[in-house]
Amino acid sequence: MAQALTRNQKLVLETLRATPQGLPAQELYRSLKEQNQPIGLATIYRSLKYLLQIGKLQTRHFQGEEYYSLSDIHCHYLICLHCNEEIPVIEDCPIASLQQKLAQTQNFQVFYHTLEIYGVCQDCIQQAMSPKLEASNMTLGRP
Amino acid sequence: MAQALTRNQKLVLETLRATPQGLPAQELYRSLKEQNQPIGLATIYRSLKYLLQIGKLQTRHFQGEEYYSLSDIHCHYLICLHCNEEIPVIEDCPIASLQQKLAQTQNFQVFYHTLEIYGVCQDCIQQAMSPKLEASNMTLGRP
DNA sequence: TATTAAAATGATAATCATTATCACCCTATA
DNA sequence: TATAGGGTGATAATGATTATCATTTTAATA
Repeated sequence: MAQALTRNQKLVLETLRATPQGLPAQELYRSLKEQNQPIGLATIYRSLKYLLQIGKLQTRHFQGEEYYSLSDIHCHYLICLHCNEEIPVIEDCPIASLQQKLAQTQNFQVFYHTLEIYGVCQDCIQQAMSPKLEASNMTLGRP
Repeated sequence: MAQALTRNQKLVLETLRATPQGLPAQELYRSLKEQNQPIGLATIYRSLKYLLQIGKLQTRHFQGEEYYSLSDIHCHYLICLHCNEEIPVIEDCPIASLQQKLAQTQNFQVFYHTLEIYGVCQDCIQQAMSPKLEASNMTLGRP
């Protein structure tokens, strides 16, 4: 009984298809307005919610905003805890096999997954080593 | 030069250690008040931010709130897109090896990772099949 | 084609987690 | 004891998200 998508839902999908790294709702709103295909903000949020629920979209939370992207785009990120740089990772993801196993043992129909790897990037490691910077802000923890 | 933690930062850590599934900042605030160890909300947020930055905490975003938990607690979740149920997964995580590889090829010091698997749980699959429910709300997508 | 009920939409207000501000309190050191 | 610095908490400000509601569009039916 999969519903057909509305015009606006399709517009949202198309715009997101053009930006693989994803977009927050507010930018999606601006972007569509600039393309002369304005959609009300409320409808943007509604569409995102629905598309999320049927598994077409995924989100990642980044700096106070939710970033929406197509769930069939499979990309993970290394995220630096200090400078917040995001480094996309294209390695083969080893989750596929786990996913299958879980589907069986847990009776769960898997749509997609998100994986984010946190740590410190090369630049920040070096900066933390450098004596020029005040230590308090740049202290590196060792979990 | 790892700084010693303040009293409040330690309190936050202790409280989170007692709740492996994590807590949002606001609940942490309430919880500490109830324990007669009240900490100002601003300080809660400050402590969380710092502990996050040094890698002691991790977050997952769930229903409009950020949930904080110790990053050395290694647990992933199956999350149902329809009822939002969260099913903890304790299988061996296959990320460890990927993590090592990335550390080398990307020069990135990994602290921890988050992995969430989205789909539909058994109950929701069955409900979607049932003709009793209105279709619009329960439509299951196939990504 | 006209009728009509249901769903979709958009402007706007309301909500609420998070962040910024600022005056005060410690604590360590001279 | 004086002083400087970070740490703290009350509160205000911010801004993304959600709720509301009147209007428009859609789709089914006669």
